[in-house]
Parts: sequence; structure tokens; C-alpha cells
Amino acid sequence: MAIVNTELKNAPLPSIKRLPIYLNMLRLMQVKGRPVVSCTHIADDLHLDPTQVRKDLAITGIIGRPKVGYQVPELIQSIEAFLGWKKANEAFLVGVGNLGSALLGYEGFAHLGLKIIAAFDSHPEKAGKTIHGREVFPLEQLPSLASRMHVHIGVLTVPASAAQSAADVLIGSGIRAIWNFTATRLDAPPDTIVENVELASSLAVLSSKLEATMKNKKKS
Amino acid sequence: MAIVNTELKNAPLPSIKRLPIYLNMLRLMQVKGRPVVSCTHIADDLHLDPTQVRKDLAITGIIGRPKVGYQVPELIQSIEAFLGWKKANEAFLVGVGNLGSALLGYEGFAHLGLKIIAAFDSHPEKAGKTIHGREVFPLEQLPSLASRMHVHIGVLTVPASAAQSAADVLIGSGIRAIWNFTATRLDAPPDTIVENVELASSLAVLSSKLEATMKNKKKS
DNA sequence: TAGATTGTTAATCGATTAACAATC
DNA sequence: TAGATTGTTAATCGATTAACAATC
Repeated sequence: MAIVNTELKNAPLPSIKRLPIYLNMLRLMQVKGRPVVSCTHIADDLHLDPTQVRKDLAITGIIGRPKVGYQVPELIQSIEAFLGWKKANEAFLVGVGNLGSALLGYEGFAHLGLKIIAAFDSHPEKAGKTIHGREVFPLEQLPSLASRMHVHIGVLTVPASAAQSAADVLIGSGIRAIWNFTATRLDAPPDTIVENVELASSLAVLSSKLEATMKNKKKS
Repeated sequence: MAIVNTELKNAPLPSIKRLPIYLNMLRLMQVKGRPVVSCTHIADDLHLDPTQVRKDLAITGIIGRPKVGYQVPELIQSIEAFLGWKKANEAFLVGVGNLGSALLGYEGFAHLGLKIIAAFDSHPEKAGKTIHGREVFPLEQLPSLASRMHVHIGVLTVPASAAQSAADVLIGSGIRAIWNFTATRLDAPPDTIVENVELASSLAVLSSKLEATMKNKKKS
């Protein structure tokens, strides 16, 4: 009756989202040559609760030393390993409009374990070009290239109207995870990971806070 | 002893983040001519809990009709009003690199109540250009233009190394809210709203899920 | 009317925060 | 040693989900 665990190890999502923020700070510390760091220090710097920081770091498996803290390089390695950012994940980008081109030009992804190795577009006139050092191929060639190059991640930057059909091409090509920059909620099978970059949600938080302070100002 | 309420009306953040997702769906429904919608319908479509949808909509102040649901146009108006997206908020963009230029070219912001009316850059050679119809000014001119044009929102798309100093210029210019696309956590006074677009956090969620499924695959 | 849906109160769940012994 | 910090258990807080009366 051995039940195979097909569930993924479930670390709390809020913790996972904070890990790259710690990582960014730790890398700056490493440049400055600081050898150790405590949760108190990290928490002070980022305006967080020290216990929360300690629990977040614990999910990566690192063990600290009482009174001392954590070795900065070891902690960096531990977070990178947990997130899978040690070996750069290779990815394809679909849709080389304004946003797609900008992401191709963003060097920061190298620090996030992401390496976009080729781009695709459904408009034939864009194929053949090279944008920020990456060749642009016709979308039809994605399936064969994905399986040949063992690429598992797709970055989706097409217009909303083309989002689902482009996603279907990715899904049919053995892509395991889609980083979705479009405003469209994608239909995808349960074994395909879809992570939505909800710019609208981010702006909604900003807008509603601004709205609230404006109303307050009127009152006073 | 009347205590003035300086706290902002605190709707739950998770609810606020879902509102634009409903809005997007509702606008598609409006185009299709559907006059009413129920929470059950919305929940089915977006794979959410109907009670959660009902509570989210309730924070905008709308009142539905039992057995019927909500009028689509009225619901759209109610969400837009709550978020402050009825009158387009005017904004300045700072940093016209790849990402900044891409955001200037993104027409979708019009639907999110955001109107970027001018751009700024600290590199003098970029000033004077026009990108996607918006003029680029030297960063030094931001303070005077911000107060003259009553602009309250700044979109920050400079390199990480320039983030804090650019933010300081925005803060010193009477800007109330900063939409921060950089990887830097900004220091800002408590009355300045800072909303961070944490691309790294989004990718971390994707990465850790991918990492977990990879490990699972090995086991089986 | 009967059945579907709203609005609201109560129960559950999960994340954050507090408390504290163990450790260097 | 004394004090700071870790790791962990318990308490609190807030959001999600369930239950149900009111309504059209």
C-alpha cells in the first residue's frame, strides 16, 4: 500500500517570496566582506520580524550557530540551492514586443538562475533577427527546439489576445513551467506550473493605498 | 477628544490583489454582452471559492441581488471606483532603459487607471528624445514639473545602483507613491507609498515548484 | 413555489509573532 | 561568565472556507 508522494514539498509561499529579498541583501554584504550575519541584523535592515527571518532561512536547510549567526557565503549557497538557482535554468521567451525585448536585455536574470537562450515570435517578419544577443525563431520551431535542447521554462510576453494559443504551444512542447507576463489567466494541465506576474494586482495595491490617503487628506 | 483617523481604510491585501483579476474577466464579459454575473460563475471561471469572491466584491461597496447576482457594468464601475481607476492617475517614469521604454510602450496601463505623461533620465544624452510619444526630460527637471503638473505617482525603472538616489528625487518632489521595478528595497518616509514589483519573488515561486517536481520525478 | 444566490456569522486553516530553553 | 542568538513550541492574528438564514 505504498502511496507515492506526488505532492511537492510545501514550503509556505510567503517564505519563498522573501528568500530572494534576503539573497539580494546577502550578496551586497558579501561584496562588503562581512563574514557572518544574524537574523536580527537581516530583520532590522528589511523591517521584518527576526523570528520570521529565522523560520524562512530554516526551510532552506541551513543550521546557524547560537550567539554567532550564519556564515554569509554558506547562507547564500543554501538559498540558491533551495531555489534551484545554482545551475542556471535555461528558458525560451515567446513574444518579442516591447516587454519581451526588454526582458531579453535585462542582465539581472543571471543572478536569479534564469538564462533565456532563445526567443520566438509568431510574426514571421521578426524571425531571423537577433535581440540582445539572442536569435528570434518562428513560433512553429519552438516544439522541436524545446525537446532537442531540453528547455523546461517558457517566459510568455505576447499580447493578451495571443496568450492562450502561445501557451498551448509551450504546453505541447514539454515545457514544465510558464512565467506568464500577460494579463490572461491561462488554462493549463495540473502538471504544468504557471506563475503569473500580476502587474495589475501590484498597481491595485498602490492605487487603493493612494486612494485611501487622498480621502483621509480631504477629511483633515 | 475627537481622534482623527489617519489610518487608511484597511481592506485585506489579498482581496485587493484579486480585484483587477475579476475586473479583467468582467470586461471580457461586458464585450460579450452578458448583463449579469454571479459569484459562482466568477469563482468557477477563475478556480476560486465563491464565498471568497463574494467577500472581495463586498469591499467595493456593491450590493447584489439574491438569485440574480450583480449587474456587470455596475460591478465594473464599483471595482474601478474602489481602486481609483475611474479618473486616470497621471504618473512620471524615471529611467528610460530597456524596461522603462517597454513600460512606456505598454498600452494596457490605460485600463489600469495609469497614464504615464512624461519620462526622466539622469543621462543627459537621453533627454530631448521622445519614446512612444512621451518626452524624456533630464532628472533635474522632475521636481519643478511634478509640482506644476500635480503628479503624485512615480514609476521607477532605473538600474539598481541608481534606485535610492532616484527615489530620493521623487520623494523630495512631493510624489506620494512609487511603483518600484528595481531589485532595491527603498528607504522612504512612512507617508510615501512604495509598492515593489518583486520579479525575483515571482521567479522564486516558479523555481521552487519546478525544483520540487524535478526531485519528485527522480524518486518515481 | 422551489431553487439559486446573496450577505453574514462561525469554524477552520495557515502564517506571524511571542516565549523560552539550549547553546556558543 | 553574561549576553546574544539559535531552534522550537505555544499563542495570536488574519484570511479562507463552511454553514445558514434571508431573498428574489
